[in-house]
Amino acid sequence: SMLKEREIYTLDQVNELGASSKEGIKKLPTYHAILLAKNDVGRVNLYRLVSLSHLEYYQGRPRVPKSVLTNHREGLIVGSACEAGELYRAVLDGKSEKELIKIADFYDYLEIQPLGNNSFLLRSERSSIKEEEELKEHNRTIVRLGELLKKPVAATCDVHFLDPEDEIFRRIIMAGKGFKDADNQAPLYFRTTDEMLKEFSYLGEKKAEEVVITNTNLIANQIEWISPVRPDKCPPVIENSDKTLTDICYNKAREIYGDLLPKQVEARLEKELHSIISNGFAVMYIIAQKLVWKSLEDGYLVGSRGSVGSSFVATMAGITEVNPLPPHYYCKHCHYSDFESEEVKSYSGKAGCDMKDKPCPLCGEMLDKEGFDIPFETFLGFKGDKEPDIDLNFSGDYQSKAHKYTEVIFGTGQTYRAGTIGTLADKTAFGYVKNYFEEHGIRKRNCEIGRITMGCTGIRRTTGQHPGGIIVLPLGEDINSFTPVQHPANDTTTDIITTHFDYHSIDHNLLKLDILGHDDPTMIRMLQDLTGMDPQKIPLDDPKVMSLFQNTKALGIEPEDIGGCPLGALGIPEFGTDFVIQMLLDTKPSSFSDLVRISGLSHGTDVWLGNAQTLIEEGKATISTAICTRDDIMTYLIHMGVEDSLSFTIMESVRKGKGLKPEWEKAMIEEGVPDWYIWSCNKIKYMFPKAHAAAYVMMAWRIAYCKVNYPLAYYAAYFSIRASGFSYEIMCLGQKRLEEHMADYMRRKDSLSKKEQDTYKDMRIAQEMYARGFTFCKLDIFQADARLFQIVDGRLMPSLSSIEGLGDKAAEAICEAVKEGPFLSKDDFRTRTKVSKTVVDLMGELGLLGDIPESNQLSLFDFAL
DNA sequence: CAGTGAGACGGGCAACC
DNA sequence: ATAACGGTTGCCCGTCTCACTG
Repeated sequence: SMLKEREIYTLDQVNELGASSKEGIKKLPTYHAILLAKNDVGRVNLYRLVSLSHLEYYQGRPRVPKSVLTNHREGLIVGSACEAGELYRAVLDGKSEKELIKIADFYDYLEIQPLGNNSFLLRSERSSIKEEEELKEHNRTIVRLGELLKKPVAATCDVHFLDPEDEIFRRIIMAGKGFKDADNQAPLYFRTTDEMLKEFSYLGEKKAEEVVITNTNLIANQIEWISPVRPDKCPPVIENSDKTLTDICYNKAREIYGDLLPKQVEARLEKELHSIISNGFAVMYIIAQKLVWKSLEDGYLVGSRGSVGSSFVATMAGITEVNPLPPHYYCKHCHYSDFESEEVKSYSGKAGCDMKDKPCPLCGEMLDKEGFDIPFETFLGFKGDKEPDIDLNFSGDYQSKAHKYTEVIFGTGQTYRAGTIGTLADKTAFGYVKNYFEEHGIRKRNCEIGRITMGCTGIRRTTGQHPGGIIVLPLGEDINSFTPVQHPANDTTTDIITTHFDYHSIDHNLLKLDILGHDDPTMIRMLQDLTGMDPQKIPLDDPKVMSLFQNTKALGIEPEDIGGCPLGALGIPEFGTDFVIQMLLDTKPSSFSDLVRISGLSHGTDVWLGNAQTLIEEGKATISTAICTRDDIMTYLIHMGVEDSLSFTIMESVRKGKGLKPEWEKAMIEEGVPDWYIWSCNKIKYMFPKAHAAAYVMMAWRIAYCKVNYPLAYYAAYFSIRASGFSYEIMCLGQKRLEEHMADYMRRKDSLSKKEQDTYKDMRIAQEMYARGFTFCKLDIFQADARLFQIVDGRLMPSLSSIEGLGDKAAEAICEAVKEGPFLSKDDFRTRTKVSKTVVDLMGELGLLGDIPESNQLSLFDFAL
């Protein structure tokens, strides 16, 4: 009879259905159903069904065949849902009693809903219903079926919003998305018990009470108290991680510091390894180590981010370039080291690279200078119980390879991209609301617009991919016991699978690796290719590089040459914005260590303005005593006598912007912590760890070094990789043209679009390049690269994609077409490269196509003449 | 020859570190 | 000039072009 229902009468038809079953299934009619998980088995089955509905049977909406639902039905309660449910549809269609019974029999309980929910049927042309009485009759039919089959009938609301008047939010959002019938909103609000009793009074008082109160409770009482997520922590396992990590660290440490390790090195390693291993974090280190080593092997530096650079074990394992030991000298030839001299100690809390150059007193070779003096506890806490993060910055060009490599480490199918849920934020919501009322010719007061905007914000719009988060599923576990999975934005053409829940909901269960993309490693890779320099050998105490943060002299230009900008920091990552440049002017840094402090100060709200800056102005603090990184807080409090773990707790609270509890303030005051310090802690909204600041300044410094020493390579890399609003037409046709455009932008300063602001940023870099005496050469389509700028005879050859409207695809098509020989005409160019007519015309106007004729025919004609 | 649908492109927006 | 955290990935949507259709 199941086959009959699908109008299948012959074996051939059965086989046909079997052969293309998934496609066949997708063509079957679909109905709504309600699934309730009554226990943990049901919860996991529900997640399985959600996963299957998104990955296997998605068709406009997530769906599952009834047979699949049946296979995973254990622990679930299945309700017959609304008018879009199978049962109500069958009632509407006037199916026979026998058929209705068969359909209803599938469900665990039957649902009836308020008349208002279905009153659209009275207006619908496709429905034969004309009287409200008919709607009542349908509900009575369902009630009767329930009695007949002894299945509970429950009155439900199909709730889409809380209160009747909230209907406006749904109306506006649907209108904003282009639904024509947005103005016909059913009253899908949450009714009170009294409202429901009244609504269903036509069933009789007793029956109304049964469907509204008795049966709903009956169903609710079948459901155990369960959590939507698992409570347990499930870290992945890698055999022998503890020993591998220990060996890697000691081998590396002995290679650097000699077989007889300095006592500071040995003590730090021991302390950290004990904490890491006993808390089960060695696996995390090994994972990170494998990822970083792989990237390095493939030629891309990896930037460490977050607090991982607070760990010397991480340094020794190659996970971070930051060495968190106190400043020290060491000799890589004879393994002399100095951790304790007065001179070295005077750099305590600062940076080893700022110490003066010195030859080894034993062998005469130049000593290496290391150490940023960062406490390990920032990473793992005093008891090793802080849940640490692995954050790594890979080149954007390499990120996807790093993601794939996690499958090599953990096995195919054991890793998932963390999913995100994209919602309607206030900006777009405001647009929807304003638009809606304008289109309807309704005038509303601003406060009412604001109220409705607030009601529309936070609504789910789409799903997406986390910028770099990979979730690791330990072998032997089922992902559906943690979260369903899906494709991002339900894109059935991608093979990327994301978690259905956002990472935050399951971060206590599964390990997430943050394998992020970052431009610094890409910049460094390109600079390395162009110059042949070794980025890891760049000295961190070069005075010329330092001077970029003090004046413009190292660039050989004056501030007037670059629109009055008094420093050489434009285009240096995280140091090139007006805000940070102003901070550099205020703080006058003179060392690498100062830059690390400024890096801390220049991130986060209420860290500098209205906080450290004010304190420095008032003479209460200096750049060295103000709070610049989160580590400063813990180190200072411990120094003042506040107990270790309390100092840690306070640091964590402050850096997250949660401020101080009264009892903490009391403890701080008791130890003599000044008022201004407490005030400052209470203002901070977010704060870098010192390790992050140190790692970022190292990368910035390397790029700055190239800006001074390899200018063309620097500008080539900047324009290729970091420029987001570059325009050949605006920037490459000479300094004068550029500055005319800049003047025009300045006149419109307050009304620049986001895109124009980006372009202006790039214009300033180009202006600086011109001022330093460098120029662009004319773009030669036979020589230019699709996306990279090149150095050609001491000038910069722009990339093809620097032409506006000429995107990646077209640029690559040109590069391919060029290999096939010269172009006979503009038409020939257009057909061979698939560049659009508009862009070809623009290229013609810019003189980039030479003097080839419009079309081949013309050229033959010319030739014949 | 208007209509349509697919693809490229860029801009805006949201999530997140 | 103001006040200012900086920088990354990814999704949606409007616009434009172009090949194809009826």
